[in-house]
Amino acid sequence: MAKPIEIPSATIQRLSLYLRQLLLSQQQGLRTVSSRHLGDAVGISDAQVRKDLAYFGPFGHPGIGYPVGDLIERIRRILGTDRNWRVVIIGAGNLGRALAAYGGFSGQGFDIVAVCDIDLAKVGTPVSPVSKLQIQHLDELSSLVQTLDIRLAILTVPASVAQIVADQAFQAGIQGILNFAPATLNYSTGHSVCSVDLALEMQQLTYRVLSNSNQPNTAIS
Amino acid sequence: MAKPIEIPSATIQRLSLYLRQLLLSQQQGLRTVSSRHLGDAVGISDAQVRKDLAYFGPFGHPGIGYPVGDLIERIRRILGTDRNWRVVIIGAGNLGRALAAYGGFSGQGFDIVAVCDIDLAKVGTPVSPVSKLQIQHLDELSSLVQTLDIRLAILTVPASVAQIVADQAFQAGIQGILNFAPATLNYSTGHSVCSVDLALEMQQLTYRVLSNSNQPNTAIS
DNA sequence: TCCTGTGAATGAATTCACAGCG
DNA sequence: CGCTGTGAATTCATTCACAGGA
Repeated sequence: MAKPIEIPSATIQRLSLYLRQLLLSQQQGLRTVSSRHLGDAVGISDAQVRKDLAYFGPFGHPGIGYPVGDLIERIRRILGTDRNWRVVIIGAGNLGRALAAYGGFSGQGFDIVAVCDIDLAKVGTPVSPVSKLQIQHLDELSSLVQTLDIRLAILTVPASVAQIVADQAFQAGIQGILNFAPATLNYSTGHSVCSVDLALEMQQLTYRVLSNSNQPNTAIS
Repeated sequence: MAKPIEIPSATIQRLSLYLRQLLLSQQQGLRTVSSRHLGDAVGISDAQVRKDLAYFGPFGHPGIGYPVGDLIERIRRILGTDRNWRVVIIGAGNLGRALAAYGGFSGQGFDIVAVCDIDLAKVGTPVSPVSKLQIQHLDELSSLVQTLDIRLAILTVPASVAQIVADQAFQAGIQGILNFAPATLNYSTGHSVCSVDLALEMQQLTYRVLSNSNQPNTAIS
């Protein structure tokens, strides 16, 4: 067995940022980048970049920097996007259908292979004019997961039913959920959840805007 | 001047979670909640909840808990959502139009009052069947911001033009941007940016799924 | 007893500073 | 000289543990 080195979760978050920037650098024809260059591009100190990348073992060359291609490959392997993941979108509302049509997923290792909803009026209709997918009923989730070998779900259902549907999804064999419902999901170990709450992000934004303006929103007088 | 107590940024992020849960508790008719109750509901330790809320000054009552209504009001004031914010969506693609129709913003203090795009073929068409808004040209952003008193923008444009459009937006008087483009934005002090990168969230999810499975993606052998 | 508020202790993450290699 | 890798120092965040009020 290998050494039980744990990569800090904060590092993992930044790896995605590095990857995004590295792909850009690669596209520009760069074969090597320095920690300073990479850090500046994503708004992180050079020391931090070096610490993060050092978890991979000695990868960089003093005086030269890090090899772009190798680094991309290595980060992808860590994050798990060196392989392809099939994804089902659960909830065919505006957001769900928009995400189904979103181009940013394919090419990043994610294939949206199904969209389902509980609304019978939607079942059988095309997800979007451009998409080849048809909306399927939630009852078929289990068989979809099996036959299409789906491991991830994107949850875009109302908050009031998010927990129930998440339970169903895990029951059907889904291993990880990206949750857009504004609700805290409970789940057992062995399953994973990441959440994105749009209203919550907006609140963080207004806080920062206020902090920036002359009247900071202080805590206590 | 008041004491220069700084609320930690980690606490600010959790305030939004607390707020979401408190609104739920209020809806259930609860007039008071304990730190334990609140913490369990959002997956955070009770000690953490107390530390966070203590920044507001002594708010809770020993033996009883925290008053739900007062706490909601107080958190809203801190986050800045005790008032209403007018928002423009820039980029009328699938995601932009979906967010324009998303119901989760109104009622949380955010009013989407305009949508614009650079594509002339879209200008003048309705944002969505249900929406009363029409897509307007990006050139009108400046006057829109002025006449409608808009302070926030949601950016849903391709990554390749995100920086340019963000600069334009700030130039037009926007104070904060919620950025959905997969790009790191540069901006001057006095402006604010929050970013949501969907592919990045999916990568975090796959990492966790792999960590949960039997073959953890270790760093170094 | 149930619960808050908070110093003290612990743990995690970031920055510093520099040795050493190409 | 430019740049990496890394211990040491520092800052930040979380948890512990308990005094004291209702």
